[in-house]
Amino acid sequence: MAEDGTSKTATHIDVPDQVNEGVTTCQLREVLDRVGDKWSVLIMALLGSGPRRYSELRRSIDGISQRMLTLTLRSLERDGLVIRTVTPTTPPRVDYELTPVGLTLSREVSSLIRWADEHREYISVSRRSYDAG
Amino acid sequence: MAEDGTSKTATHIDVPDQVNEGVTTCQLREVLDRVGDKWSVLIMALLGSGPRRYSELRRSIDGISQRMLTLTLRSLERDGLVIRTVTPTTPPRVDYELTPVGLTLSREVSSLIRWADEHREYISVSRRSYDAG
DNA sequence: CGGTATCCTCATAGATACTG
DNA sequence: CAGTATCTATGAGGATACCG
Repeated sequence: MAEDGTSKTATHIDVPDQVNEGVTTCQLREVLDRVGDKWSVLIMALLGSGPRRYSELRRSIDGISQRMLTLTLRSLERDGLVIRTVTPTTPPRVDYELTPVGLTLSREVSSLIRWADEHREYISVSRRSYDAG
Repeated sequence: MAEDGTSKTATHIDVPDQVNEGVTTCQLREVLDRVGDKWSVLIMALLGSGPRRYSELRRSIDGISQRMLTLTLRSLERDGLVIRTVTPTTPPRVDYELTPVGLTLSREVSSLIRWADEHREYISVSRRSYDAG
């Protein structure tokens, strides 16, 4: 992949080795910023287990403001990861669901959340230890 | 896991379903913020393929400032994800390597980077399409 | 119900200069 | 080489109010 000769001591992953290749880093940033914001991961994980109404998402995600929920959903929609469906009843109803590609990202972030869940105690202990010594 | 009865239409993932359970969300935030910052993912991915010197990381990660590199590395060290080894020669030499737990996170973020790499074109097209229509 | 529109704040991170 | 110390600003995100 990396046509660069400096292949260091690559042990186990096939990530682009030179993250500074210009194209790679910049394009990567665009996408990592998508998943790096405060709410996308949680929203994607929730939608991973089925479509949700706007109000359901709002209630499910503790601490999110209406503004950020809308902004994040719009951004995910723009990236082709979720589909927004408006049912023009009164009062209106809006459902959000993952696209096929969105589903694959959802699986990734769910895996990450699982990791976080499994290691939060370890991290917590590490922090206390570090802050002490 | 979630002892709550409202198990909605869970289809395929085993993520904590109620992300607003207080404990879950807060603890999750702590850890997600770790991986959600601008540079951690890239650093973890790089260290995933072996130890690196400070200067190597600096050169490998395009656009990172000395300040942010140090801050991020310290934070990762504090969380028990990387180990910092100082060799007090002149000039000094400092190596960073993953802990066993760090390695597992590295695998997660590498997977995420792979996803980003595979779907950046799709996302790019989606954005243009959204911005047009 | 499902949003916009504003305003405002505070943390993240860049630039620059200095040091053991 | 591998940092630390400031100083600054930019923008992500919260609070609040209003709208179709």
